[in-house]
Amino acid sequence: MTLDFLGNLTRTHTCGELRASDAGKSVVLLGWVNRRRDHGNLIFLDLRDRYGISQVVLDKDLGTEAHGKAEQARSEYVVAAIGKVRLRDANVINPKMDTGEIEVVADQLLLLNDAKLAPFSPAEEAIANEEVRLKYRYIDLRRPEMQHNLHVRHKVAMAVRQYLSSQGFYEIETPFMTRSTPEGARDYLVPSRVHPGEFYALPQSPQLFKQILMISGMDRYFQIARCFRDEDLRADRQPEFTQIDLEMTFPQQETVFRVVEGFLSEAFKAVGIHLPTPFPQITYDEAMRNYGIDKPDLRLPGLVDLKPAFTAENLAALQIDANLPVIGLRIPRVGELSRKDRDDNKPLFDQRKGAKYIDDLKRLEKGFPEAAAKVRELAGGEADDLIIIVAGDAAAHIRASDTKSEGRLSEREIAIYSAAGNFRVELAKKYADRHGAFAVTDNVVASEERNTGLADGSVAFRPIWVTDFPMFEYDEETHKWMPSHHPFTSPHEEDMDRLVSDPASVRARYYDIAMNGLELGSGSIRIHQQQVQAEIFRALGMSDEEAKSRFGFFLDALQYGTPPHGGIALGLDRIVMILAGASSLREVIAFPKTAKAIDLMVDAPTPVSDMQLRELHIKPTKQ
RNA sequence: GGGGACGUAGCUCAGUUGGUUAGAGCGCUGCCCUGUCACGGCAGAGGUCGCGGGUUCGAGCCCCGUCGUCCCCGCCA
Repeated sequence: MTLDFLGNLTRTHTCGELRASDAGKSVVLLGWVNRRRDHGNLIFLDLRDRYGISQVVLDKDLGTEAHGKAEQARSEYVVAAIGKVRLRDANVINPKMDTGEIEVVADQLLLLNDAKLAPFSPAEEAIANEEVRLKYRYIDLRRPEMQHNLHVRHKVAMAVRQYLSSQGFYEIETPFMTRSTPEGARDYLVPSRVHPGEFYALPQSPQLFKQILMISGMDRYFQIARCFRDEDLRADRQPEFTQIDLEMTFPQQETVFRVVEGFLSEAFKAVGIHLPTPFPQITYDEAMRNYGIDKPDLRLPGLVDLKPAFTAENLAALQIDANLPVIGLRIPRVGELSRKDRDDNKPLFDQRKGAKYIDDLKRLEKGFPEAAAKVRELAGGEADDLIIIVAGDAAAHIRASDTKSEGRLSEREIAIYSAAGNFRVELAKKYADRHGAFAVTDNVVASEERNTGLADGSVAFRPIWVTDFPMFEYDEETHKWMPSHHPFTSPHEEDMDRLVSDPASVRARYYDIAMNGLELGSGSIRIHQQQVQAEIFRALGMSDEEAKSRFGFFLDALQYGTPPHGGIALGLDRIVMILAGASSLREVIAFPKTAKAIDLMVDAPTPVSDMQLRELHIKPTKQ
């Protein structure tokens, strides 16, 4: 087959834009052959590009060579169709297509390029398995879903840039090749050729750079920044990911919140969804009590305190630890659980830390009718809602190095709350088609494509600020207090005097933003006084020398007139994932990696030549 | 590092208790077809049952190992 040259041809329209009002126009369409329907003397070609699909008709009776070219055309050939837009007869209008009222009658068809038969077709309904999709990513990305996802991503990024710029933020780039600062995640390392045995590290986040930009008087900084962490992957975790990173001088917590609410609502507006502001906020302790998790999904009812439903005798008879919370969780409209359901649900509950549950209210009613009635009353909801009671197992022997601190949740309490909170999420996922709370989100995501004004996102998208996280967590293994966030997070000023005497009670000026049960981002007001920073390091059991060797450059900078400052970073990939209705980050990243951090398309990582290794002064210990 | 699911035609999958020549749909190739739009009709090609070993008269199916993809735990300041 001889291919045609493009010559000086340019497209007059995209494959998605022609409408009935364009009838009669002479047009040039350029695109891929999505499908060919060959009726012999009449051939239909669906031409596809990023903007849509248009039907091109090739009629042998026209006596041109275009029909002959169309006979040779195959899926994914790149062609030019030159002809006239024609209104379709009423009986052949395709209401499923945006361009369904017209077709292009081609009097010339150019085969600009042929295409090997692809392992799967972008036009196919059934999508191929991910291994094939990732290897042939350029085919996969031609699918309308993927084009849509990356379009959403672009719109979100642009809306964020525009909003932050309008609020006085400068977009400033920070280095990729930087210094390894131990702790946190494992670093990706880049060997230095010039300095044998030394390495740069790829940034886990631009944290210290953005703080230094505040010290530098840049006032407001943002960056859509790539971050790298060498940890095992999940559906919502990639080894390289993108953060909307920002930092500002002289903020109150609320200042940061308003900025984030501003750009998030702009980003949602950009994809056709109204997201009401301000977002609700709760403290970490409230989040644990009400949802059993620090990233609450507000689309479902929260936990309720069921202790008042039981007498001390009840609890003893039920082998429930009276000193621990008794919690109710409710999933709407699940109905009666079968014996099999109950068995299947068992592994979804984490009983490792001495929690247990009762999922059979009927049985409770027989033994403890008054308590059961009270449970129903406290849990609320409808008769067909699933109610489950979670409590501490009185028979459990928990190695309790409990860190109870006045006014805060103890570790054992947290264990019960999180067992309930995680069970709530797992059951909600399992019975999603019964309660329907997640379908609302899917429906808004789907309707957004129709682009009919702003869709109401107030039910489908439920952001929430979680504040006042504990400053420290006790590490059972090292018997040391560890920072819950990074060690530059400021404690609450009024908690400062308890740094040593009662570290568990110290609250951090650290906040998370969650949406629909997914952590979107976290940030904090930072420490800006060197003495406070030194106290924190001491509270963490870190010597001055140790602190200096790890963060010396930063501690130096802190002493040269550091303004109060703070900021936040949000996962762009996760925001887009929610907006695309996707269940994996890989659906919203053009070239993602597999669960083993492999790029199947370029086949990375790979061994490198001995020559390269020698230059870098590196000797692998095994091949 | 640990647990689980999956791996059969290019793609999506079925494959009974271990038993003859491993099937279907889509796709592909050829021919036919002027109103299809997941076009239709006829004919055809296409298989290292992921890989290696074992049990057996006989393995897609059972056992052991291994590789890959996905999900989860650990991990992710």
